[in-house]
This record gives sequence, C-alpha cells and structure tokens, in this order.
Amino acid sequence: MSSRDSEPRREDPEPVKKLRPARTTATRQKLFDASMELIGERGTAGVTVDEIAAAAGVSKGTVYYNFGSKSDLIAQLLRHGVDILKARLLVDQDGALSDGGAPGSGSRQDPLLAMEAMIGQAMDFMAEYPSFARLWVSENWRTPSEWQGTFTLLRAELLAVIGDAVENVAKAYPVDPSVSRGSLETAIFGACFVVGLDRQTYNPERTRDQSVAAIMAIMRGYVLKPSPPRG
Amino acid sequence: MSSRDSEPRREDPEPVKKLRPARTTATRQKLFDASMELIGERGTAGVTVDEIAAAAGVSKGTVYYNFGSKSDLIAQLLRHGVDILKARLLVDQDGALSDGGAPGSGSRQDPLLAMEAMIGQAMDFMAEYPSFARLWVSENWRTPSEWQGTFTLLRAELLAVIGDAVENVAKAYPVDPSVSRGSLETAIFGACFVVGLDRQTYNPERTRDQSVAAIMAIMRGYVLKPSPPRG
DNA sequence: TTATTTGAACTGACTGGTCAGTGTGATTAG
DNA sequence: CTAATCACACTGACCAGTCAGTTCAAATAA
Repeated sequence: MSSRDSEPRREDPEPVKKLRPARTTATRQKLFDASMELIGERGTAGVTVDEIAAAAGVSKGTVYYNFGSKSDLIAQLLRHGVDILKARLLVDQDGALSDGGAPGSGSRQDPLLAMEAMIGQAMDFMAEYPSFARLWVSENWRTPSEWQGTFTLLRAELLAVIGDAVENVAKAYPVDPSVSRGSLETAIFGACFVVGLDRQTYNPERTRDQSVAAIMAIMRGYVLKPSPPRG
Repeated sequence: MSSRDSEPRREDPEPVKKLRPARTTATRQKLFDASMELIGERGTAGVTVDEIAAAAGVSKGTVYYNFGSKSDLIAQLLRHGVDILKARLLVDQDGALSDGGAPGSGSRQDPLLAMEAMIGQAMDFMAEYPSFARLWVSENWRTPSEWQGTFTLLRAELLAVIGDAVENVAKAYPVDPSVSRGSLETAIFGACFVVGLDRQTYNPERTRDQSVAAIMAIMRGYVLKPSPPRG
C-alpha cells in the first residue's frame, strides 16, 4: 500500500473513491466517524476493534475487510482528518473575507487578517473535531510509532499551509529576523491544537475570538511595526 | 471512589513521604524512571506492568506493594513530574539572572527577561523529560479520564506559575487588554510543550534559544509598546 | 523483629486477527 | 422470463495470545 513505485508518482487524488460502490463508502465513513469518536476519548490502544465495529453498526469482519488492520484504520483516519483540516485552512486563502477579490486567484486581503481567519478556521475545526485533535496530540510525538511516516507527511502538509500564510505576512510587513520561521510555525501550529483542546476540556466559557486573539499574539510579536496599514 | 464526602476535605500533602524508608524511596524512584520512559514511548495503555517492573529491576509484586494499581502509579508519576517542572519554572523567579537582587525575595529583574528565563527552563525540562511531556499531552485532554481530577489540579498549579509571570509583565508594561489573560497563558503553556516536543521529534537541529524566541513572540505581541522602560 | 521485596504461578477477562459462510444485486445462459 | 453464476460486501463465532491484578511462601534488609 505504501511502497507502490511502479507508477511514475502521479498525484492521483483518489480516482477510485468515486468509483467505489456507495455501500463501501458509507461503511468506511461510518467507521471513520465511530473510530474518531472512540479513539479520541480513550486513545488508540484503549479502544478495541470490536467496539469500533459495534459503534459503527457493522461487524468486526467488515473492519478487516475495509482496512488491513487496526493500525491501518488509524493511519487512514489521520489522513482523513488532515484532509478536512487542510480544506478548512485553505478556505480563507482564496479571499473568503475579501469582498472584491477574484475567487480562486489567491488572497488579496491583508495577510494578517488572512492569518487571523485561518486561525479562526483552525479553532472551528478543533471545536468540531476535538477527537481528531486528541488523537493527533496523543500519537504525534511518540518516538518509534507505527504511524511515524504518516505523521511526518501529514505534519509537513499542514505546516506548509501555515508556512504560506506566515510567508505572506513576512512579505507584507517587517518581521523580526531573529525569530526562526520554522519554530514560529510550530508554535502557531501547536498553539492551535492546545488552545482549542483546552477550551473544550477546561475552559468552555472562552470564546472562539478570545482564543484566536491569544494565538494571534504570536504574529503580532513577530511583526516589528505594531501599526498595520489599517484605517 | 470519587464521592467520599464524610471527611471534611483535609489537604494532607504527603506527610509520609519523608518518613518513608530509604529502600522504598529508591524503589519508587526506579519505578518512576522506568515507567516514565516506557509510558512516554508507547503510552499508558501500551505498556504492561510486567514491563515496567522488569525495566525498573524489581518484581511485579513490588509494583503492587508500592502502588495500588497501574492507574495509581501513573497518577503519582504525573504528580512527580509536575513537581520537578514546577521547581524548574520557579528557579528564575528568585532572580537567577539578576545580579544584585536579594536571593529569595522575589524577582527584581525585568519581567520579560524573567518570562524568557522561565520559558527557557520549560524548554530544558521538555528536553530532559520528553517522556513526561508526551505522557501529559497524550492524556491531558482525554474526556472521561481516570486522571481527570489529577490533571485538573496539576494543570492549575502549573498555570498559576505561568500566570504569575504574565502578571508581572502586565504590571510592568502596557499590555493589550483585548487579549484574555487565561487564553494567553494557555497558549504559552501549550506552546512550551508542543515546541519542545517538536524539537525533539522532528527538528533536533533547532536550538533552545530559537524555540524560546518563537514562544516569546507571544509575549512581545501581548505588550503594546515595544520599547521597555529602560534607560 | 518488622517492613519490604522476591518470584512464580494463577485467574478471569479481554483482544487483534482469521475464516468459512451468508446476503444481494448484477450479469449471463438457456 | 427463469435459473445459474459471479463478485463484492459483510458476518460473527472462534482462536491463540495478552494483561491487570492476586496470592503467598520464602528471602532480605533496617
């Protein structure tokens, strides 16, 4: 599944998924939903395949028919969640908040506002899929992990999205050159997860905008001039 | 277990620990070290009591003689780690970097420098005890968790330390009032864990100071005037 | 003497993974 | 039109192994 090197590395954004019979697609979706919920609550090792199957309303054999193993199910679950998150983060790149920009032609709005919108999207995602966030932070930094390669790949994809947003800010504003770009992106990335999870677990009274503002402090501390070209 | 309301809630902060014989203390320390390492690598559910006992060089019976259960061992492990981290964070509160301040009389140095020193201590801790950091982020946000009460308590203790440092900054500098103090502390707290873990797992080439600088961007974005009241 | 540790056996419940078999809609043969 | 065939998705009982926790007599240390 992972070492398919006979093809010349085509992008291949699932040409099979749509051809797959509707029944299987529905089953896989049910399994994703059920396992996301259960694994988010009790962790990968704390949930049994039987439980996942029962929660999804299918038999245990169906799990192994659709996925090669419990480990494989979780790997595909991670990919599934990252695809959703990436789609959310990229929404604002095409000027969701700009009123006149041509759609699909890249962001034409203020990069700091775009950053803020992106962090807002991240907060919304964490609120909507807290189980995914828990799964991520639970397994992401495990040293020899079954999903090490998966995490490395997915993490890079997400950081690339954040990196672009930071890059746009750095092109539009004078920024502190002594701050390493990578560390900054990591801090923002991690803060989104942690603040989002903390809000859900310990501080449900905090608003979305409060959380966004706290994370945006990182960016405001990164740009040198505190006076943006706003009216 | 949780609804014990016959006692008038005595604080009882381990009056036994120092009276305990040296042999037991050594055994407990060995068990802490071994379980911290193993659990950090494979998670609480992924490690067996037999493994922990073997890694600590004691018998399984000793584990159950010293701790009531696996769950109890982990709870005390969390407390153990937080005690170490708290001690580290508080080091700089007593003017470790100030040259003339009377020791033990509270920080007399620049609050932003104190903050920077504290984050540096946090980064050192994450580098020294990455397994504890992994354990923390793995279990902290689990919704109905065996250690929910433990986490709530320990989290509050750590946030109080960070909160004091932020408070000192807010007293010495004009800060952005639109940023919620709690969210900001959470962001710093979480960023320390995430940046520290990320450095260890994905970016070992990043220096300690780079990481500190990235997290300090949060504080620099929190204070309004970038020019400190120094001569 | 007393507290602590050992080591090994044991239990009872649980787990990932397997596999022979079932249900069903579509296709084909007669 | 009817029956046979096929591929696919799914089923659930079953297996071999694992794990937390118990028990206890003997050894060892303070």
